[in-house]
Amino acid sequence: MLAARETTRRAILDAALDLFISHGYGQTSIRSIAARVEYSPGAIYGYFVSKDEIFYALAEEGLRDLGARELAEVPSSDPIEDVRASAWRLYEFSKEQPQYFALVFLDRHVPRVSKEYERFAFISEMRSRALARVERCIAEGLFPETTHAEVALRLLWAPIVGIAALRLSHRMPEAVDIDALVRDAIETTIAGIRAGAPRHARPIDAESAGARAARTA
Amino acid sequence: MLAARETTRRAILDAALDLFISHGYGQTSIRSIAARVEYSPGAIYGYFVSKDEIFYALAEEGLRDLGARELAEVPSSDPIEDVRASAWRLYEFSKEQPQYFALVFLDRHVPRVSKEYERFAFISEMRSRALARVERCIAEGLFPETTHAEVALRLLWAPIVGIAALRLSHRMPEAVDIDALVRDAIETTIAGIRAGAPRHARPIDAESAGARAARTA
DNA sequence: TAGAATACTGAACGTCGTTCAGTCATGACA
DNA sequence: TGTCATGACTGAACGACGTTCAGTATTCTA
Repeated sequence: MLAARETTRRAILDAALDLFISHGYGQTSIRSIAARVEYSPGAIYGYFVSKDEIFYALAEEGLRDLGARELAEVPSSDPIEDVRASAWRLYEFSKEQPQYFALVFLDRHVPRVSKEYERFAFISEMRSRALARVERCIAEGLFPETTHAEVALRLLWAPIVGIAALRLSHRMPEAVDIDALVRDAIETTIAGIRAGAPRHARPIDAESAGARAARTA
Repeated sequence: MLAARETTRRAILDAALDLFISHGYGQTSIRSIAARVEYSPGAIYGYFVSKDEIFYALAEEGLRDLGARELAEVPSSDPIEDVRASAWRLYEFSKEQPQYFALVFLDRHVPRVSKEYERFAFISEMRSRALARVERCIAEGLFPETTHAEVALRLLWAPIVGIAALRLSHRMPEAVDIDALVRDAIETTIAGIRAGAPRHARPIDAESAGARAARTA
């Protein structure tokens, strides 16, 4: 019975998510997940090839959810607000899918990233959408016309990645209101861009074809 | 013989750092450290009470270097320039000591530093030194008087940590001029602060006793 | 109703951090 | 020189981990 199999799989995922959230990924064992669904540890491996795979399955669900939200977002009359919301979604992603965020943006090891590459397709989709929002701000004169969209996007994402990194590595004191801090980071960066602060960096597109050829060679 | 003990301790730390850097904290076992210094696993516990303790000892050394630089700097006639230089030092540290930076600020599998906070008392001194530079900008009217120094400092550090994280995890395309990007990040954040953008976050000290009580309840 | 397919158990493997009884070298004191 | 305490180190063991697998139920198919 296919439906029964799906039900069991669902129960394992629900138990795992619950435990990951309450105890953290590292502190959650296959044995504890199995106990939650009243199976033996080995039974789990009939549904998922590894503990990592359980995580990936959960993260993928989260990504699909985030993707749906991104697609649901239509350009508003206020391009700045769109940029703000776009940046905030990146932060929400770091909160709701911390392990996946870390995997995508932080992990130095890159163990199985290439193996899971098709799951990252959404990220570049998200990036070009965000880039378009920044470009619209420039086109409508809300950002200085000297602004490089690529650079501005990196400047917007940098503090979010930084704050998320500190939070994920438990380097942020518990008393800090991280949501508020991220809001401030976004506002401050937008204000800085509007003030025309970025002056040094150049977008990648400006690099010569020769340099690009040399790199791929 | 005290010196011999210190030599062995040093050898353990060197081996551990080497392995932490090349394989990461989580993938480095006490057994592998012991093998590197040609001891049995148990021998390590004659020098360090736990694997965590080895990390703390290394983190302390790495941060002491950063702290020394910050403390060595004398205030100039331009408070903004001091803030800029202070932020830049954090970035330089991430470039020159990437292993420590990653180990201390980014590695998710590393034990919580905040629990051992009293050990790193000199860090808070370094931090308050950086904080003083921001406060001077406020006092001299270069930053809006509504600016929270604590928040402003976090906003300055966030993009640097973010960019460093992306660079260390090889998520930054080679064509990007990272030095220039960091300069832009610092300038943009300073400009944003001067524009009075941060409005949400509150410094930890400013939270009411009531809010604290409600949260712990 | 026989046989195949599936679902699950439970013991085991090799890893981990950590502990500890025991061995061995050293050096002080008689 | 002989005795003995001290400290360093070994190596086996403990309980946890992720994972595997032979075996046993249970369910479906013909």
